[in-house]
Amino acid sequence: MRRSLLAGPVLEVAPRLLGMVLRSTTSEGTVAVRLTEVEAYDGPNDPGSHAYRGQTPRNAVMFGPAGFLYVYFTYGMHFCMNVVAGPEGTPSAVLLRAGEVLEGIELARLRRNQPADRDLARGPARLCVALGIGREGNGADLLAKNSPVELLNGPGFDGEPATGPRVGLREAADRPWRFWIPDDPTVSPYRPHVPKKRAQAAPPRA
DNA sequence: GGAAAGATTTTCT
DNA sequence: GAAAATCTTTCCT
Repeated sequence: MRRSLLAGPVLEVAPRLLGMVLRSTTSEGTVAVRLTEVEAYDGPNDPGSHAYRGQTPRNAVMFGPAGFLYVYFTYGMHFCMNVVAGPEGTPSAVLLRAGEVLEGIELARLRRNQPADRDLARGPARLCVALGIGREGNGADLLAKNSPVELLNGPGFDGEPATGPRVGLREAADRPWRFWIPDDPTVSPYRPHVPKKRAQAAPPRA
C-alpha cells in the first residue's frame, strides 16, 4: 500500500479501497477485515462533510496527509472511522462503512456479542467495535510498519463497484458517493435521512 | 450559554 | 416500524 494511492481525488480513492484489508491489533489480539462498503466525503465542496465549514479540533486530521485515520464520536455512543485521502490540505476522507472479517473472527464475535457473522462489521460503528477502534485511533498512520491499525492491499476487488447515495445524510443526499461490492452480504442496508422529531413549539403563554 | 442535530445501533411492539 | 440510548459539536441568540 503506497501513500500516493490515497493522495488522489477522493472519488477515485474511495472505490479503490474496496477489497483492501484493514487490520487492527490491540492487547486483546488482532482482527482484520476486507472492506466491502465505503463513502467519499469531499471536504470544502461537500455540505455533508465534517470539514465543510473549515478546520476544527475534531476534523483536524482530515487536513493532514493521506493515509491517516480520522475517528469521530457520534450519537453519544458510537465511533466511526475514515481514511484521510487527497493531497495534504485537502480535507477529504473515506468513511469505512462495512467489511468482512478475515482474521480474528472469535475476538470480533466477543466484542460484538455474537451476532451472525455477516453482521460483525456491517455498519460503520459496528466495524469500529469489531476492530476495537475508539477515540485513541484518531490520527493513527495506517501505512506505518509499527502502527496498531494498518491498511493492506489484500485481495482487492476487480469488478465494477455499485454506487448510490450516502446513508443517513441530510445534506447533499443526492450525491452518489457511496461505493460497495455488489451482492456482498456484509454491505449495510441503505437508509435515507429521517428528520428527528422537533421539540414541540413553546406553549402559548397565559 | 443553550439548543438542536448527528456519516448509528439495538431493542421492543 | 418506532423509539430509546447518550454526549459531542456546531450553530444561534
